[in-house]
Amino acid sequence: MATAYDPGAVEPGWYERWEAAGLFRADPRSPKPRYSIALPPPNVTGELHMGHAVNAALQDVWARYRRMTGYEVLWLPGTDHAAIATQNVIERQLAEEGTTKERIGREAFQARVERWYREVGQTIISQFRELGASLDFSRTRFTMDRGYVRAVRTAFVHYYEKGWLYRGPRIVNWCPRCQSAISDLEVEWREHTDLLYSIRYPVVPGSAAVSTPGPGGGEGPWLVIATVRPETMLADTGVAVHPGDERYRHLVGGYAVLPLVGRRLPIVADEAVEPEFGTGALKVTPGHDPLDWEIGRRHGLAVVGAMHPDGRMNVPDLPEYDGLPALEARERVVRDLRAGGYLVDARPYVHQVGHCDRCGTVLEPMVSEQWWLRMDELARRCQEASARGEVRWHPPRFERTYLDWLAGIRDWCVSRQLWLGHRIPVYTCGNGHVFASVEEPERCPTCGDGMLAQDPDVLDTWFSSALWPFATLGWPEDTEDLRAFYPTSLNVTARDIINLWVTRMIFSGLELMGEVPFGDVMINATVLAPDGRRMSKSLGTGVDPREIVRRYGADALRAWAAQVAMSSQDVRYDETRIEGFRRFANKLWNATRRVLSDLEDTPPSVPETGLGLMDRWILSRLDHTVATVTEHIEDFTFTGSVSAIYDFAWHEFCDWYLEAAKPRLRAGDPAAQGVATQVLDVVLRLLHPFMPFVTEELWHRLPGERDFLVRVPWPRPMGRRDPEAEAAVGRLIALVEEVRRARQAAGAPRRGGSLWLEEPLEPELASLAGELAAVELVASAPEPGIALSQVAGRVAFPTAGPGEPVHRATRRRLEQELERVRARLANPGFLERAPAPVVEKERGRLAELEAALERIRPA
RNA sequence: GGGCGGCUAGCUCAGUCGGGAGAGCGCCAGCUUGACAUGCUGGAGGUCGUAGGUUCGAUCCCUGCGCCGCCCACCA
Repeated sequence: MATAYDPGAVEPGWYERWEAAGLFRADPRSPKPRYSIALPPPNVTGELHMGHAVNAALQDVWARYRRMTGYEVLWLPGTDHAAIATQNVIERQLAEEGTTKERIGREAFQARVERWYREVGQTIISQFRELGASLDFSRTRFTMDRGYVRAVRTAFVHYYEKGWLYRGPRIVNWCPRCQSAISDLEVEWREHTDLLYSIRYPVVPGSAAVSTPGPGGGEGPWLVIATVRPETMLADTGVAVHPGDERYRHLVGGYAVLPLVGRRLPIVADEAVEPEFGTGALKVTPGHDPLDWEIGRRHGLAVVGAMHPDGRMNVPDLPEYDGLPALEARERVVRDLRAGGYLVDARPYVHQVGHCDRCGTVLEPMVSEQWWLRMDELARRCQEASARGEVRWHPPRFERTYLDWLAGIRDWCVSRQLWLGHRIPVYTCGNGHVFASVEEPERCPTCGDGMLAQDPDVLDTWFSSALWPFATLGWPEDTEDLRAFYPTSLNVTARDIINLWVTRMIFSGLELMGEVPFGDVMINATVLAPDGRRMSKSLGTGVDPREIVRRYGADALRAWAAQVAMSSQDVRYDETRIEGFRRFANKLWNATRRVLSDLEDTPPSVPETGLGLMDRWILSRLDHTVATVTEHIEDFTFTGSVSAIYDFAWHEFCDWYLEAAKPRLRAGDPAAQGVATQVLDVVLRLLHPFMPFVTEELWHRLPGERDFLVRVPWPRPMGRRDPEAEAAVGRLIALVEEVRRARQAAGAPRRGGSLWLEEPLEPELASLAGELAAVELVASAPEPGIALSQVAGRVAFPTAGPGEPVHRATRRRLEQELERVRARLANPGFLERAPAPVVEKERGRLAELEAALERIRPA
């Protein structure tokens, strides 16, 4: 074995062997209990980033752990076509080449997309292999493959026939650049500082029941409204005030006149108006504002659309503004208002402006014909499933993210006006019959007409993603996989797509499969750049997981991910911690090397008799570690699992057991060899879900026949807990550490010196203490020597100063502690109310501290 | 505007019955120790954001406040 572990030389070979052995291929006919995970399909927009790596590492812990605990595991991979995101990527590429999708046409565009899907899809899969993800690539799915298309169409038709999918003109979030509607969840709100304009709208005299001059604080018969988007006033069809607002009550039912346009605007009263905001009067633009749309609907106001899909003004009757981009139109409107004396005020105003989360363009609320999915019943099903406890969230607080969103949910706009995606399976025949069809229809089912036109829109990507846990298993066909592996067991997701994706999978599963799609949801923390900013390619803060794998190994990356990814806060990318796990892999490598160097070919076992205290101690600690690691996996708190193995393997096994057992190992002592091998055996199994490569490598180097680790049973405690051995070795460690401390403080050389113990330790521990502390045990107190505090005894070094300076720090520490303990025991409340064991413990500490201080009391 | 999370050593983070504050990295000092210098030994370093409250006892429970971050939200 080489003296250093080289992950780059070891990892790739193992993945090939695993795949060749079919370890990750799930068998639906297996008699074992099932455990399944549908990998969140990465968007085919680029390569995997750290978020994917962390996400995959967590799933792989479960996948491997469940295999080792006797389950038939399916971890199913795939990719998502990500219609709007991918289209934007290709559009950017075309722009760099100086062309556009319109110029090259649909066919050439489609060809480019196909090529892109192939290339990126391959890269993504190879990246998962590098990470060691135990995915069943024989079942790899894509949200646009043939079977998946059928699933999407089936789901659509199902909702359509229930009457839950409807089409209609509604106000939507419109992206003028993508030229598509997007859903509420795809709106990214950003803070803007704009000007808030106050504008006079003259009131038509005598139009209201009672007319008095001067509403809005001015002297004329007018209202003053406030807006940050003056250009939209060209589409105003009303003015609204709050019904309880005394200032305006007399005007309700009357009319105002729209400046620059001249249209008569009904003045209506509506609860939605905030009387406190501005002057309390609101211009109503149902065609370009969601709130106004609602108000307009309630009062039967006209809807005027004043914008083209590309964001330019569409006001043919007002040629001075027609065709202008919105911002230019705004300037001109403001100029004209000012010139006409309508502009009262313009002041800076900070507010939230919606942007397209895919391309960043400012959204324009606009009225258009879209497909909507009714959410009331679907939301109710989710809430009921939650109430029944069918989905368990980890950490639990995220359940509220989902329930809160459902509580206020509105219908889902599922249509998009893109070139990419699943076409909506709705057709209109020459006679105007409209129908939905799972199969590509030949003719109209009503009249037999063959002139069919399919709806030009495509579906929101999330509509297809929502079917992922069952569409990937073959739904709508009744497949063996579907029966064996649905519902899946676990979904691991970053929290930013809880509602976009997780929620929608839950209601889709409930509605289409009759069961929740997974029992557990694990939300992993977001990885931030070292400076706390988001990791993103465009900011230059991204980190390529392949680079990390190259430098530290996939194991190191994964162990770090498992240790931090369930953190309650976002975690900053910290390379020093990843490097720490690379060193840990190297430590294991060398510990194994050490143990193996003295072994014969036959595997040693732990003998029934002849175990020393150190053997009993490490086996006891091992049992404890097995229990801890297992509990923390089951609790979704991987931090605890990783730390427990790390601490045990490095600090208990390597630092103390191996150091102490070296002479026995060299001498071929069967107990030491059996115990050391047994510890390695168990540690490698415990660590395998977290660090699969190095553990597999070392496992196969242990003597005896070794199957692949995922086929080896997960360790169970062996009933070796041994409080007596733990206490004895605890005393040994304290003693050795104190002698070392004294040596260093006394400025003595590294080795040599005499140790005398007044109350002897167990003989084997006493001689060990001598070896580990590099001193000779002597039968009488060395003079002058340094008194020890942990045990009654003295130590002397060949060239050492007096003991007194050595004790100063120790004494100070002990005295501080003693003072605290004394104060506590002097408190009557403590003695009366604290539980007896706690009081006893304090009394014990008092005695210990006093004894320790007495031992090092200056003469 | 509502909600959630965070504030613990120089840095990144653990700390899940309230009872002696931890790790990794960094720092200081010393080690060619028969597995490992990707190592070994020893050490320094924290009034656990802040002000109150509950309690015999609070990093932990409650309340207020201050920053930082995220999510939701139809005040134009």
